[in-house]
Amino acid sequence: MHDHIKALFVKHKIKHTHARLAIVEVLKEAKAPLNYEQIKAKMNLAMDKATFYRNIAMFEASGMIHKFESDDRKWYFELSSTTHAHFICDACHQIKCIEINMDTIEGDVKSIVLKGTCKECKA
Amino acid sequence: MHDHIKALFVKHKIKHTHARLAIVEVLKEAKAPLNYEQIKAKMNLAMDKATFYRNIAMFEASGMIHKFESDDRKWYFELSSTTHAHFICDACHQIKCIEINMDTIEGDVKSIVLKGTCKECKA
DNA sequence: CAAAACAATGCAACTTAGTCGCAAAGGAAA
DNA sequence: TTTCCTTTGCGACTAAGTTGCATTGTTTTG
Repeated sequence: MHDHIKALFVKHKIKHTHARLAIVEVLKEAKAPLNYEQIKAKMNLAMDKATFYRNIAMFEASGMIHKFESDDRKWYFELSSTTHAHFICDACHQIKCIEINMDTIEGDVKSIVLKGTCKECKA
Repeated sequence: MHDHIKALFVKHKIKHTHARLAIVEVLKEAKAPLNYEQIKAKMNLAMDKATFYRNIAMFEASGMIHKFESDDRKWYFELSSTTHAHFICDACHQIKCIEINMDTIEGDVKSIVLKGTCKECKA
């Protein structure tokens, strides 16, 4: 069950603690980027927010996760392995995963965030 | 000189005050999205930050400008008329304007932000 | 095993971009 | 001028995220 997660820790040279496992378990199951509140609600273990953010910072420094800010002044996190473009709808506030053609983009892209009104809300 | 700016105010049904003119003048000349600090430094008129943000909120509600958050927990603003995709480099922290093929994207896109390492920093 | 050395955690205090309430100032209408 | 509405400045406030520090947990070493 945790094999994939343990492999992630090994790959990024991060020691696995209960707190770190709990965070990554949630991120692994997530269908879209999540913020602190959302992750906290889904974790099977309570931890201080300082612990959470310190571990998140470590994950990010190692390249294991990516983060971005939505328009609500909150950080959203996701595993790097599932990185793709996101569409944040200013009407329904949902974060949706989308496909984008990035063939023409120069540089090393780590995250893409589009904002606007989604198909459903626009209709 | 201010004809274009005045037209913008008329178009979006916003009364023009000294404060509003000063903000939009800076945005009109900007080559990339700017945050409060940057706009404040370029304005020819001092104003309270509450005034600034209230006017910005009004501009945004009218569709005159767009805003997004970078990774520095600050809002960046630009005129809607000059909206295009931006690349925020995690190494040099510059915001660069880029072209993107959005033909396949459904919905009404208002802003696109890519993050990663730019061509120059990657090299 | 014991003890030193280091890493992870919890708690509370702190930081700071942005927001809000309210009173004063400005400006249009009558 | 008086009334009414809008805009502004000031200061207090908010809240996500950060930091310092003491405590606990976990390796390393003698």
